[in-house]
Amino acid sequence: MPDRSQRRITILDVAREAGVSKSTVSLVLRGSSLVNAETRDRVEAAAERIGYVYNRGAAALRSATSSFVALVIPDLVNPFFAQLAVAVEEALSARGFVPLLANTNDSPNRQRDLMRSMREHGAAGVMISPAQGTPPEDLAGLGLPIVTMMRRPASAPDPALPYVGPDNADGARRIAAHLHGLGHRRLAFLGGTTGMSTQHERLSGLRAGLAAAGLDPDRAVTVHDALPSRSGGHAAALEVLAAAREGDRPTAFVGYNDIVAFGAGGALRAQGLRIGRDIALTGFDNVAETAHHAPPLTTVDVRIDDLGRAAAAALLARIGGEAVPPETILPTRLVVRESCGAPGAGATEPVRPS
DNA sequence: TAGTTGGCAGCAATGGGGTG
DNA sequence: CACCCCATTGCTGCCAACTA
Repeated sequence: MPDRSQRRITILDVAREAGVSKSTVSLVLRGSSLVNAETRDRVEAAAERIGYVYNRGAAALRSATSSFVALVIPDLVNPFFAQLAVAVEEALSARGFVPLLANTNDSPNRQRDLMRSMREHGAAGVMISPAQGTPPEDLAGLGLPIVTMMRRPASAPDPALPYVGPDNADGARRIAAHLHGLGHRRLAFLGGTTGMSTQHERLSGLRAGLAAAGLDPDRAVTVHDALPSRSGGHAAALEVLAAAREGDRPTAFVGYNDIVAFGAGGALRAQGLRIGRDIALTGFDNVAETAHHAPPLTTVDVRIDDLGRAAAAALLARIGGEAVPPETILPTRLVVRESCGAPGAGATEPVRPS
């Protein structure tokens, strides 16, 4: 037996309260110009008085549309994706859409379950940064408008699978040029070769930048596997330090992203190295935390807000049936802070033994 | 003719009644 | 008893028709 006291207040209640038909209430709620101003005021006052809340579920049922957009993120603990989610949410809400946020923990299986759940909830479209190892058919066969962000789907550019991301290669080239300009000739790239497009593009850009500076990339940069996390960066940096021969240690550590650099920074400090003096450290993304790192981190600004806005705009265009370019690549810029000095800048001062 | 209204459609779950 | 079919429920949006 349903509890009548808990019954939802509907437009029929508003209509009764205002002394009009439910059709008129519906017109008022949707901002129709057909309604007399005095009637509109009466309906709005009645709705306010009895505590009416618009039922989007019923509206979606009637109109066969949805205002929910699935926002599927691989790692919400990474502040980059948290900032991206905020930017996307702002862009969506400005157009009357609400994100349904899902975290995949970088698992394609979990991602598959979440995508099914999003469809069950009637999402109008999907914005996704795919989990590592996502089979292309998981995205292509979804049957919903979709936009990929940051990580390319593992296929050639496809108008049905638009991609929005930063110019990773160009950003990494800027890092290479900056470090080379400071005198660094031995770099360690902490980001490995997991097959993620972002890592591949950033490493390629780094190598291209070193080559453009006249160095042999195969000698100037070593590549080390690192999970895209603080602990991944920490472990990778420790391994590099442990494996380096006397006098052979890289003078600059290049994090695949900012949180890898944060993790590496912790490892370097624990070994008694002074970041910015004994050793250089860079990140990528320019999350808010980089400015407050000790010392503040040199990184590449990927314009997270612009990425979120561009991705949201692309998806809403797709939902509206408009064509969008298969790729939207946003420019990056280098942000120089205190985490990089010339190699050996602090050599005259003793290094605390580890 | 501007403003308002009643009837019905839309989807999926649920429950009741009929059949083998 | 299992199964199937159909009516009902929930709430809003659309549209033709009505009224002043």
